[in-house]
Amino acid sequence: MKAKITLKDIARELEVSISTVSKALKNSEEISRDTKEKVQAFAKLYNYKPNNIAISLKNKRTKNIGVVIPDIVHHFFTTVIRGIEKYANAKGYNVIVCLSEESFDKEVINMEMLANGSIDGFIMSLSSETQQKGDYNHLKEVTEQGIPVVLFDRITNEVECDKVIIDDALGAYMATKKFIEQGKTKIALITTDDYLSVSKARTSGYKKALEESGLGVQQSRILKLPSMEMDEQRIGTFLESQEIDAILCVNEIFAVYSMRLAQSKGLKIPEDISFIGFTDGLLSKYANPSLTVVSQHGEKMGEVAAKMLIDKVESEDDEETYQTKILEPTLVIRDSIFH
Amino acid sequence: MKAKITLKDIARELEVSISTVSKALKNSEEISRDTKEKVQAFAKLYNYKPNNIAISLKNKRTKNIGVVIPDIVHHFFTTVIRGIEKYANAKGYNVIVCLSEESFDKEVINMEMLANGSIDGFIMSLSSETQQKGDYNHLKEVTEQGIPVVLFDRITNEVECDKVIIDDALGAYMATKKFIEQGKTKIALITTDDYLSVSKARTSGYKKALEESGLGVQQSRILKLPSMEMDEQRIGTFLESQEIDAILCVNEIFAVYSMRLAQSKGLKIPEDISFIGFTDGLLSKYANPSLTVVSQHGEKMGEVAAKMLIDKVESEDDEETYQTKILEPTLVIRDSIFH
DNA sequence: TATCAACACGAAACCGTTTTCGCTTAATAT
DNA sequence: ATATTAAGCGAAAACGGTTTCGTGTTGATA
Repeated sequence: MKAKITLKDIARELEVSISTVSKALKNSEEISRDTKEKVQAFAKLYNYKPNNIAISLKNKRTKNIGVVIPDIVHHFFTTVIRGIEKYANAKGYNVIVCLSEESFDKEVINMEMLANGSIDGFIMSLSSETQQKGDYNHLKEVTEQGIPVVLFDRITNEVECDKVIIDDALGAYMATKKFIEQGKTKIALITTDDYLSVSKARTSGYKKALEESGLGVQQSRILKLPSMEMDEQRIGTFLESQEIDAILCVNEIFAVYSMRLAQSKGLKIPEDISFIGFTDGLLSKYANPSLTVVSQHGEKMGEVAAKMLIDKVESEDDEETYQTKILEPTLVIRDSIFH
Repeated sequence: MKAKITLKDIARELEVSISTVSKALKNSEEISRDTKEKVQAFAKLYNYKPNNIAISLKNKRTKNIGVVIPDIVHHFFTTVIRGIEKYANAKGYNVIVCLSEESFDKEVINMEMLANGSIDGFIMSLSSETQQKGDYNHLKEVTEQGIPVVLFDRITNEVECDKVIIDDALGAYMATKKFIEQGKTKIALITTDDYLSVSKARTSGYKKALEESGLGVQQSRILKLPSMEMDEQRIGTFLESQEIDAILCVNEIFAVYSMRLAQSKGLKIPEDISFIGFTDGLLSKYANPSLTVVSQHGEKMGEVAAKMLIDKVESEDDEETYQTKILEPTLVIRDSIFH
């Protein structure tokens, strides 16, 4: 086992000072050609690499960014991470991933762990518990310490920081309009409880499209499901009790699950009933029929978030100006609607 | 913006030495009750938290573990990460995730970045390019430096380190046996190219089951697909050219995609043709019919890998004994076969 | 021959901790 | 009264780098 070599080792071996070695490796003008060559050759031979920790301590910069998300077994978050990784890596940053598992406490603990020097900034999406509680003190503390934060997707207005979202309302609006264009009039919405910022936005876009088209909103056509667990009973009765010819779902799973239920009741898709979901994941692509979705461009979102964060981290002046980038969603047309 | 407070700040303010503050905060016997109380009160008031980087430098321990995987937009890897995160977090470790994107070079670069002090050990699954090349020098260098490595799922025998895999051969064997039990005799396999260690193992399990049952292996019933991209043409002709009554697929996507193709050709599942895939992801659960799969227990695998790594990191003696843990796969029975 | 740059390098401070060791001071034992 | 001990604290080294500021040597110039 050959341990890592340090500047001190090189200095001792070559009988020069540590400072000389450090400068020689940086190709400083101060050091003679001779010495530089000797040092560099030696360093290369023994595969010297500076210790990241020591440099971090000196520079007060870790080149790590902390990503805190509610769940990783989730296509959207996973694509966002990929986008972040891609941009961050290109800029020489590493990504520390922490999972809040939708828990407020875990979110707080994770942030505290990372905020003590481990990272240069945060990219995060709020846990549902946090959004429900409306307690953002952990975020405020971090920003007050001068640690930049970029919030994405599940955000809040109560924290002053950069933000990236897609226009969820627009996405739902586009989808609903699409149904209407295709002659659907009894359009339902399957969503989650309102405390999730995205669900709220999507519901509003859905309503706006209906009202604009003179169809009007019927509360009975809006089904709120508590969690990610499917409730065959409730969806089943929902499908039967209402005369519905199209359903917008706030996620893939709701959509695919409802499609199967509809099919099992003898309904044909998209003739009898059309479906559009959110999140362009594997499920939509390989569903039968394949599912039309509002794509959230997770990877793009990740890249944008990473860029915003790194720009802030690397900017000299700490002007306190924050921006919110709103990405446009796209409709990915597949077989669950006419085309 | 209130910056983080340091030991030095506390020492200056309280007119004691840095050492005294440090000891007082650790409740050292050396320090008087009085001083300890004063220091601790002050520290709490100003929310003092030790700087992780400084501690890392001192202890030569970062409490970070590096996870290098080929892809994150992939259910299996994602569950493994969750398992790692869970265990690591409970032990006070953070997880740095790096994506090789199936590229050898990226894998190397990522490891080099992290190996210079950023992490205490690696958990990784090899990129396909690495397995194809058979070049494991980057792994060997890291282990020679005394950095512990745990390989999972996509492993190699050429590196001496801890490993965790599921018994892929057994999984395929169990699945194939299941087909046979149910009276299927013309059992096909859809797999990827052989260089992936897991594909090889699965193929061997499939063959073993056939031979054991006296059915014999027919090469024409083994379809090798190059990448993750579906090839409708090839799968289509494969389905038609062979008389097949069951297909084992080495992943979910192959299985779900083939099921749809089979259905579109008028075949009924599972009566005419049965399917079993690998990976118990969303796709299998929500497919129509739902897909029977060999579950790889990704989360468990992650936990086991994290435990192995952290045990090694924290063990005093560096005995060079390595173990390979083999997890048992489980058949998750769903509607794509009889039951 | 005295002066002065330029050159090449080293000493030391610093980043924020931990930890060993030594120094005072006062209390106890002899 | 003197020696011994313990309590309470501080100085300093160490982790591995970077960087500022000297400093000694050299050769050229006045």
